[in-house]
Amino acid sequence: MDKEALSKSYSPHVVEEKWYKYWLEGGFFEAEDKSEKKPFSIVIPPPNVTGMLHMGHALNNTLQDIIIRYKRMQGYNSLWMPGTDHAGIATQNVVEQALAKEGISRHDIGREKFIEDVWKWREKYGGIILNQLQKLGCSCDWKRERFTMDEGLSRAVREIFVKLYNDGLIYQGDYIVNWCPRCHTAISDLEVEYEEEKGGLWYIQYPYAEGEGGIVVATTRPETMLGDTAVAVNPNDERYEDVIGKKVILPLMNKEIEIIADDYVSKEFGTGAVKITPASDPNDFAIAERHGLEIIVVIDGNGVINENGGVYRGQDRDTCRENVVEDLKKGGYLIREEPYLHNVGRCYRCKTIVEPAVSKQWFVKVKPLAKEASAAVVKGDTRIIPPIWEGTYFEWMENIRDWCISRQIWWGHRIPVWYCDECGKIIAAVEEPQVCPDCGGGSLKQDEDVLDTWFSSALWPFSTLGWPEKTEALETFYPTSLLVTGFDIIFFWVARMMMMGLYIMKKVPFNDVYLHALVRDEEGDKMSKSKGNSIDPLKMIDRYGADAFRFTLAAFTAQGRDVKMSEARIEGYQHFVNKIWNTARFAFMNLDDYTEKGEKVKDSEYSLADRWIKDALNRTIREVSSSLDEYRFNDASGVIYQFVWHELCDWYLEMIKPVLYGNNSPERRLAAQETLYDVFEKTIKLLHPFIPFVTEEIWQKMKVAEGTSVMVSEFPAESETYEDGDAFHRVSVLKDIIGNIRNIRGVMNIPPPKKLRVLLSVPDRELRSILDDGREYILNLANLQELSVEGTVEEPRGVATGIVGSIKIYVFLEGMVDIVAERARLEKEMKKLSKDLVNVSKKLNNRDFMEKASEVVIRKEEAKFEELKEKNRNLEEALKKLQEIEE
RNA sequence: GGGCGGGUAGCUCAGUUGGGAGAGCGCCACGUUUACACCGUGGAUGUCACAGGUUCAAGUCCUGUUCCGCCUACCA
Repeated sequence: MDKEALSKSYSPHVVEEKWYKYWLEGGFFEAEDKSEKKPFSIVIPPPNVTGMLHMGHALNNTLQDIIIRYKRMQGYNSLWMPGTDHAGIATQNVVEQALAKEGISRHDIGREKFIEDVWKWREKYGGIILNQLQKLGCSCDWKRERFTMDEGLSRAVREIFVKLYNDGLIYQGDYIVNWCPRCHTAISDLEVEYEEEKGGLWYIQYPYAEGEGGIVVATTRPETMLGDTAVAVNPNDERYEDVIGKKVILPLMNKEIEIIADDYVSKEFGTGAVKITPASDPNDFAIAERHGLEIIVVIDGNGVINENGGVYRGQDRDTCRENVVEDLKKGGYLIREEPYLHNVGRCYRCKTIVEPAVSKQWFVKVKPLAKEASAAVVKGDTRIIPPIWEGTYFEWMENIRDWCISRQIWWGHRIPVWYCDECGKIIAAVEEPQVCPDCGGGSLKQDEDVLDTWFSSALWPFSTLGWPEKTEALETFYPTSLLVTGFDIIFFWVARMMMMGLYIMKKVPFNDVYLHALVRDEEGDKMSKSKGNSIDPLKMIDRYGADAFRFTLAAFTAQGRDVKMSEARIEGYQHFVNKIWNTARFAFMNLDDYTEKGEKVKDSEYSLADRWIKDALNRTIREVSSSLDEYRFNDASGVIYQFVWHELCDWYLEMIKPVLYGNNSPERRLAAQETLYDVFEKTIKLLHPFIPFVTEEIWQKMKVAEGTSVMVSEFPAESETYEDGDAFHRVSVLKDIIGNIRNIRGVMNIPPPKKLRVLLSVPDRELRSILDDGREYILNLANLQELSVEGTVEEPRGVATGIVGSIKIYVFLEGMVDIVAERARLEKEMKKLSKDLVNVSKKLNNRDFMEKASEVVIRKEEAKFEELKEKNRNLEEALKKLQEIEE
């Protein structure tokens, strides 16, 4: 035991840094590629290299760390694989912005130089978030850190692209995709966020080419009419029966387009006639394909009208809309304009309105992959926890659409496809080909596009372990045991890892997926920079310590519910950490002269308190373990909080103080010391996964072993030798009695320092012996000067009465009886009791209940009834006595 | 439009197979007793959203209503 005195309160700063360094240097985070021990592995959801630690990361990584520390202590060969994601668009944006400050655009310096700059940027700032994870205490195996753009992982990307291509699961083509005019790239369907926004609905008349009148269409995007190539109506719409096949004049453009019929058009909406702009709307594009319509692109990659837009050329889409509306008005084509609420899709990264646009892109045919991924969850190869998310997963897998994987940016994995200048051959290859395999031509150009970042993330569980090499790590740790991530990336990431894992490895990427909720502010709003309601985890760690912060996150992580975070809650758990610290102080002060290797304590020397706390600890161990096994983080933290504060501190320490302080029984003192040491050390171990720093600090001071760490010590296992139902029963009786006396003291306003005299009337022999044996505890914890335990006795005069079952407690008040207060107290208790009594007797008098309820329940009710009746009798008696005094 | 989750103490939330409504924080009173005032002891607090139903028994199961949140969807 360390003799140096501990300060009165725990200060995290020095401690955290010290132990993290110790763990790193000691190699305690490192897993073994090959081991006798059973493997357990988690791959980190790789944060963006541009990322800064936010609450979502904090929650996600705290949960992973809790599990990995728990498993490591349980003796698993535990790997937590760390790394980062190259985050194509986001990272490119950041570096472009930095260049912009110097007035340079990426086009000024060219692709090669630009990518060089990104790598330099990454060298400089890319590690920030990983350092921040270390502040949180994350026990990742840092020596294995991976980056999605590493050579090995890039190789994996190319291999898989080529395999998919050769298997016919990747194709290229001109299709309408979501285009972000600001990021200047295509994005996948998932990367578009739809939000209802106020807009307008414009009714425009397209005059018939021949004859009078025209057809009126309704649109939310009048500017796209420049690219209209048809007007569509429903084939069953009588209103338009006659006009199908007729030509109309496209206003402003003065060209003829045809009225066609298609089932897609709804008769009910608007006028029942739709303008068709194949290049700017996915539905229109589909119609165009069905009807062989011309596709005219009028909006370019920057969201600006191109040469096909006539006089509107060069105007951005918003300006163009204003002008088009104005001109339609002038020309008498605009029939009506009304405000309209509709869904607007925005780029999830930059919030720019997405422009559906036709362009040549690469796609993955995901249907066959999705089928396998779905089946694996049905079979139970992968468990989704909580299971509520299974439905979401299945539904998406069933309705999945092809995945657009090409991006028109520079930062990322360049698509491993080359085009032969001479014969036009398309070559997909892992390594750059020198000559065209068809014509032998040497002039090959690589595709300019890069892959969606999620393409490489989808490979993460095996690419980080060395695939395509057959590494030992891959052999040992794949499939990984657990994935912990937010439900918001089920589709982006979880689903795609499932598909790729099964496709490449023929095995699921992880056995369990634990999906946690989002961290919100105390109002329940999503935290965001723009709202300014985000809490900075690093500030919280700085203010309250990483441990308090982590414990708070764990305590609020109930399955399937969002975590509402507020600083006050973290502060609350800081108190808990401090409580543990002070428990340690207490222990150290009283274990000065104790060494674990001292003489063996005889079983008979263990006090009731010793036996009881071991039983309580045993229950706690069981519950913490089973909760963690089921990822019930709030239950696990709640159970342990309850144990530390309300069993260990409130009761056990108080019970053993007289033994520790007094000198009259060295044997019992030693027994208490041994128990305290043992129980406290196990408690520290139980707590370690949640609050690693303070537990290490304390554990090291306990000098359990040199040169090692609590993080690789053995996690406590429940043990039959600690089970003690008798001690549990005895202490609950004592607690009831002590609680009742304290209640009398409190309610009757007796000053705490005043020592009381108490007489217990205990008709039951067994209880009498329990109370007799436990008299020292009652004397100390209820602060009594005298305690008599008798059989049935007559109620003395001048007492306050407490009833616990059949036991009557008489507290001598020696003339201080406040009759009014005592009567009020007793009557209140009567009232509460009679309510219960009525309920129970109702049940027992109900024939149906007696016939239909289970035996156990009936017996329980009967016992309850007896107990209540007795208590009621006793209360009545006490009230009668009070009456006598009054008279 | 479809789907999912939620409504329990002042606040944040637990409540696993139906069988005596809970915790933390906050609040009130008393108290510095040699680990801790980041503490101790005691106390107060509920139409378990609403309406039906099943059942001997419903916070828990079923139906409907309502409010909030989220996901998803090609109706211009």
